[in-house]
Amino acid sequence: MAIRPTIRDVAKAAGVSITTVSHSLNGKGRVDPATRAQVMQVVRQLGYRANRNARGLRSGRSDTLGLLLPVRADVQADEALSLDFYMQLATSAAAAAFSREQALMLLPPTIVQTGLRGFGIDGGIVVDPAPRDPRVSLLTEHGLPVVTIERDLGRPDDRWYVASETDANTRQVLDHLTAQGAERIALLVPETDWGWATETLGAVDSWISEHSAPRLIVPVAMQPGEESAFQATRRLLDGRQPPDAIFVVAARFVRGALRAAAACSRQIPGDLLIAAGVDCVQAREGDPPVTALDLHPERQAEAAVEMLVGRLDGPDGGEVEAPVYVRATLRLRASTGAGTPRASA
Amino acid sequence: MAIRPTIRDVAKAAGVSITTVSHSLNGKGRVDPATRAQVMQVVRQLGYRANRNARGLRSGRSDTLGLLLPVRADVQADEALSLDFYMQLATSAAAAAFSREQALMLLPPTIVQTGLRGFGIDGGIVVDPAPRDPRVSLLTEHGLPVVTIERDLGRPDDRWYVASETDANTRQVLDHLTAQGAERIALLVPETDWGWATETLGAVDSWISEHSAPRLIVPVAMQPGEESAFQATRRLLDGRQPPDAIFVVAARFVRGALRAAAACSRQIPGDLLIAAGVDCVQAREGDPPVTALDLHPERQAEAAVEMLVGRLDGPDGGEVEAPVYVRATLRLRASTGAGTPRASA
DNA sequence: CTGAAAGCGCTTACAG
DNA sequence: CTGAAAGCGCTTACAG
Repeated sequence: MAIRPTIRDVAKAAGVSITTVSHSLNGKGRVDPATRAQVMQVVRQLGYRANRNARGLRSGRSDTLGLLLPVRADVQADEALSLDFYMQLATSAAAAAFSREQALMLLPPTIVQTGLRGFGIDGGIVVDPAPRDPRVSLLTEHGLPVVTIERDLGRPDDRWYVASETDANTRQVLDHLTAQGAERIALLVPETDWGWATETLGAVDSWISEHSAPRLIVPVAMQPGEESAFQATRRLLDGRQPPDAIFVVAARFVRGALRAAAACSRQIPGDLLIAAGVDCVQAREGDPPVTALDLHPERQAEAAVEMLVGRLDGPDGGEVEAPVYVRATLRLRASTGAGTPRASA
Repeated sequence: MAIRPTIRDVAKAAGVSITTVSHSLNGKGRVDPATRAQVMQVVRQLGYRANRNARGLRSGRSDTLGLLLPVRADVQADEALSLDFYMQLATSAAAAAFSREQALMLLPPTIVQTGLRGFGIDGGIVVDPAPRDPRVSLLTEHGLPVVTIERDLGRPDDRWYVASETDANTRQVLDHLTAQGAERIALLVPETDWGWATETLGAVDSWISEHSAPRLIVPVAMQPGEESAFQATRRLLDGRQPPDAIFVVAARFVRGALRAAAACSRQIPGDLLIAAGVDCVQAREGDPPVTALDLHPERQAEAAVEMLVGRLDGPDGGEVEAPVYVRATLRLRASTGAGTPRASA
């Protein structure tokens, strides 16, 4: 492990001043193209990388982005969406950031209490905000730009977000269920105020009135475990006019719904169709596998990083596209009679 | 958002030099306790936090830890362990780091190709290393200390790791299955060279010879999906002397094993017991829920952060305990006839 | 087009 | 016990 070359080493080797090296590297000022080429050659040769601390100290930028997931320290109690969804989001965000020479810092949820401390980040990505999410406030109060993944409905004027096309996505699910023969679709929606859940509810309501369909909407507590969804589904199926399809919005409702269907002797998809609002382990590996919306966390992460970096670079983010909507893909599976044939079937 | 106070502001307000402020803050040099108290008072008042870039530039430390998960960019293809396990690990690591005034940087797996660039980290945590894992090499070549979670079996002399007590954990599973009546326990082990998988295999082998038990060990390909585990289990159950219990090591084998059991008309736990080597969504929400080893990712993360920070602080980590072993907890569930009664049962 | 110099906010010998 | 000063490696006016 050789000691890392500094800008001074590059300057010396290239026979220029450190100013010229800096300018060549950053495209500031005017540099003779030939000189620049020569400098870059040396840079490559020496494997030079600017010291991030030095750069940050001088320029005030750290080239580091913060990621704030809605995952609590006590993870078990809080799997609103499935953790695998967030893991995919985080991994993709890290990759996207790195391809733009940015680092990605994972900020623990406790940061809202402890404060941002001296953590040098240039901006943050807040995932699944509640209305007027305190994580957003925290960053904003420090003058840091924020991009949210899904909207913060408490900040209706904010345009810096990446969101699912919830309306279109939801309609796609409902239309699919209808095409598969469903006439009474029930919705199991989590009792949270997250934008995404609220928007889904709104989309379902619109669809219902447009289609003069029965309104079977059941708010389900986001308790740990699957019991609440199980009970809710069971109540539906034992009711007088039971649904013939269920759209479960949260990952953790999938299993409860499947279990309740079995308990009530419903064949899936014969007697009952089931679809999920987020693709997740529970849906992919359900019994039967459950049709679900792949929200494309990898694209959401990529778009959020791009938006944030664009905002950071441009003066007030003039040319950055915002908001950005990501269309989901409906993964068709056996639970709606539309999956690929099963090897074991 | 007021402009951030600098050490100079603190010094002025406290009526001392910046040297004294720095010393008070870092416990270096000797400072009159009264002076120090006075300084700290001002620090609190002003909400002063040292600028990380400045500190890092001067001291060469960034107070930032890198986390390298074994998750590829194309996540779907690579769920060796379940992603929710890694998400929990990452979240806990972030929290543990922050409580020690460290930041946690999520390093994308591609970093092995792109190189560490100028990313200022003081050390790294590598999760589930393969023998002579290139992620470990990358960091080591840069002179950075590494702590692995689970061992790198290609570096037998390395003591800087946090590992599961795989031998004890495995025996606990096998003993439990035996206590529940199993006489022919099969092992579905992933075809990887990860230390953890290798150690599990070794533990099972020891147990088998100690108990003169039949050796039913099936290496299963780590392909995406559950098909390989399904086929392997089916072959076992259709065989001449089928097992009466199956220990599936990887999260992704859980569902395949359950499905195969159903396909072969085995009641669980009546005809067949199933236990998993890692607690995960698939086990918790299996049908029936599957007894599994909770490896305590939160403790592993905490221990790894502590070890790494200790190594960074102490001269060559003199007083840091290493290695550290984390004992798993066997979560008893219905799949081994030992779970809590099910509400739906 | 190029470079000498100031300075970002700290830490750390060093002198008192 | 305390402080003046050097300097970490950059970027950025500024002068030429």
